[in-house]
Amino acid sequence: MPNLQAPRGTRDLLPSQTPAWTRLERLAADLAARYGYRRIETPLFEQAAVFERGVGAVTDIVEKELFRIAPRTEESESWALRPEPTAGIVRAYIQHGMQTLPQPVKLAMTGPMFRHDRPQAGRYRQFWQFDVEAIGDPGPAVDAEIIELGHRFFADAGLADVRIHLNSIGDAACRPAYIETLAAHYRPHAAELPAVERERLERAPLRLLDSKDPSMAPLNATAPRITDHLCGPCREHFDAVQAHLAALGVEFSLEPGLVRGLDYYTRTAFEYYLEGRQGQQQALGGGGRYDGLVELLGGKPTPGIGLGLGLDRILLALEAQGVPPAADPALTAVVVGADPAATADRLRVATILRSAGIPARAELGQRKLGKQLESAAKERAHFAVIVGDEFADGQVQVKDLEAGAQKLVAIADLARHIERAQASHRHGAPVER
RNA sequence: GUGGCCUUAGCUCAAUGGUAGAGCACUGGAUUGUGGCUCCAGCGGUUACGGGUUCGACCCCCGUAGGCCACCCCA
Repeated sequence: MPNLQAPRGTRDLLPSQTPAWTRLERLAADLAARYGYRRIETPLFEQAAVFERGVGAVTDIVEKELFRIAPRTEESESWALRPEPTAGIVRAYIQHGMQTLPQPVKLAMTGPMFRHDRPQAGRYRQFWQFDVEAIGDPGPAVDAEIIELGHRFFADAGLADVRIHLNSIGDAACRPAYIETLAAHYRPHAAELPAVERERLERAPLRLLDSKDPSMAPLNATAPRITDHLCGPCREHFDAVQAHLAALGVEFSLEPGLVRGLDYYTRTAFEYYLEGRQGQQQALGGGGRYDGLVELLGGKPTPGIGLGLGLDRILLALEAQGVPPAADPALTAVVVGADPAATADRLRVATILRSAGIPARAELGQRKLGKQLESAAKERAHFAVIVGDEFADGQVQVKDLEAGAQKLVAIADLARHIERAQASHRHGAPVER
């Protein structure tokens, strides 16, 4: 183990892995564009207050997992690395007066997030998220549309066994009363509860519902359900979201235990859950409505809903399901030479190819021709351009490394020749994807 | 943050407490103008790091770091 290594919970994405990432990022960008979400980028760090107020000061994310940046001077602001995208995007919405744009404002972003969690497979301290936000539309239809967008992403990526969990967690009008009802259900049994659960009863009663402790099952089974305690408007909204999803043909299951960890969520909460796999994190993404967040961060009361998908976990799931990764794009041409010393000639030929838009590498070393061709073949390059004696007459040998055929070509025709040969290749055998 | 399992070459793995090895990969040669195969050779290790026990430690003990599993939480 070297002395210097990537920080705990972070990792390098190596060239052998990046094609799969590029594929997912393109999928995300295409999808966002197709649904009318426009790209936004916000800083990787913000004033800590953005997250303390936006995510919630008493959430695990802020209390335990926030990467704080030590101030350099006494008058410095307190900064923190973003643990999630929504708070920063909403801050940008307010800062740039986006309420004067036609509503809703639909924004999309893909990038790294940071949480000081204990690492595990699929759980990293720096992880990537694809995120979309629709700010300024209170209606249930946009909820359904965004849930369907996430669903579509998994379909496009080729991932199977993803289920949608859906719930409503009410709003300021009905949730406080429900939480009190819920707490009252558990409180008589507080003494017998495991320590962890007793703690939850005090701090976050909603969390009791999704306890994994088997001893909690009987109490949980009889616990009041939030969906039976929604106020009229929330009930109506929730029913409409379900009706819209059904109309879109998107299947989902109602999960009364689904509560999102962030304070700002209201009403619709949803999650994409990987069925039937163990040994990695199964929540691939989720989101929900945050009708109070804009106001909380200093804007006018404005509704909003968002979705975040965890690209790291999705990639792990794709690998586990044996979905073939995107092919590493092969180099088109390698310029080799019979005279190991004639580096300048090889460079010139490579430059001609690159000017014509053909990806090319020149052999810059002094190895003999056989070794040069060997490494070109191992790279799976399509063509070898051999610079030899004919170069003096303005000609080179072009060797098709797949077919083995070789042809003398005038340098003036070189790019055209390779383009034509490659086009006929693509007709013959479809490129793997 | 709590508990458990793990860590030997770039990768996958060997090695009774007694001289650290193989396969793959990489580099060169067989082949001075023709490739992926084959054969040969080379490169590559403070056995994660730091202590301890022992005549002697990859092996036993302690600590640290990192990975993984469960919890917690969540993407």
